[in-house]
Amino acid sequence: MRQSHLKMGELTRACHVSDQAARLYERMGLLKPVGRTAKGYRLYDAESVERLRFIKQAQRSGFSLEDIKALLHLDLQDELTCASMKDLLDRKIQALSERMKELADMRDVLQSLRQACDGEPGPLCPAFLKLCGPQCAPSDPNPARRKTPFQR
Amino acid sequence: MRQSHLKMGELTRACHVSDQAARLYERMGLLKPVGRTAKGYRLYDAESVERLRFIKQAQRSGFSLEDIKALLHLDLQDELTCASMKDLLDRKIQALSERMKELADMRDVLQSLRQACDGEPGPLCPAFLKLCGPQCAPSDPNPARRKTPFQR
DNA sequence: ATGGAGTCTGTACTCAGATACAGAGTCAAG
DNA sequence: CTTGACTCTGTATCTGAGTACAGACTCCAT
Repeated sequence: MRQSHLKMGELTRACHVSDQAARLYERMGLLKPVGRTAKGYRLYDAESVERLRFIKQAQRSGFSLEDIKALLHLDLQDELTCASMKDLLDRKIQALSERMKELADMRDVLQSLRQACDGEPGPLCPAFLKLCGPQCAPSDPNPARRKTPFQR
Repeated sequence: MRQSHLKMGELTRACHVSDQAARLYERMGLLKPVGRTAKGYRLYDAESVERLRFIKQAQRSGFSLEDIKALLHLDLQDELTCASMKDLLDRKIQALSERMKELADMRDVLQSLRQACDGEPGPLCPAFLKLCGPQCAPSDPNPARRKTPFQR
């Protein structure tokens, strides 16, 4: 019986997650410890590490914790769950592709912006140049006061 | 003087954004109307539409409103702003690349999961199969009660 | 001229996700 | 044994982004 169990701190350090976040995920049903010590300390294993890392990655990919929970609870045996999950998955895969496209576009914008910073008057995406026009700065909090003025 | 100005509703419908979200962005300094009517109604133009769309896209790409504000306020004339912005941009471009990689990974995972749903025992990403192990379900809220039990 | 749609400001609320903290028990190195 | 680092539960608070709503004013088509 190899003693490969981790305690809270070991798990969370391995995943760059706070203890309380891990407990939060547990309360939400995303990550259950494999057991408890006699004194009530949570015990985890290597799979927990993978699972927690997956949770964080999915989150960064734009999934909500509820989405992730559904993913993790997917029961391949259950026809019904599977059917509704297929829909969800199709939508998510679609959304993912769109976001990848947007990310690529955004990276391009940032890259030309970055070059503009270096002084190269180069081919700064013209759409963005316009964006850097005059309409910035927090707007005057009292543009045309209402209540009192608001000329009749 | 072409009358190409938009009012709030026209702008926000064109960008699929609520009026109040647009006002929120204004308060935060991301989107200033080009002017006001005599009665205080905000006026926008085509550039505003581009700008607002950019804000939404950047948001979907994982930027916070504060980040976006910094991007939009970038002053190419100002050496100092430019210098610190270069750092920011480099970091953001880097982060973007990483997120694109993660998104691609996630899409692959979802795709094999999707196929597993279709019954194909096929090459379901083994890492994920493990994730679908036993440690799901909201954990027992009272695993080793404290205060009272928590033996001696 | 009137009534419904649009707009204004200001304030309060929601929601997800995360953090902070208090008070109590536990573990292990010196 | 004691002490400092961990861990436990429960509750409260924070943040970022957005929504809801009330009360007032405006616009415009009939």
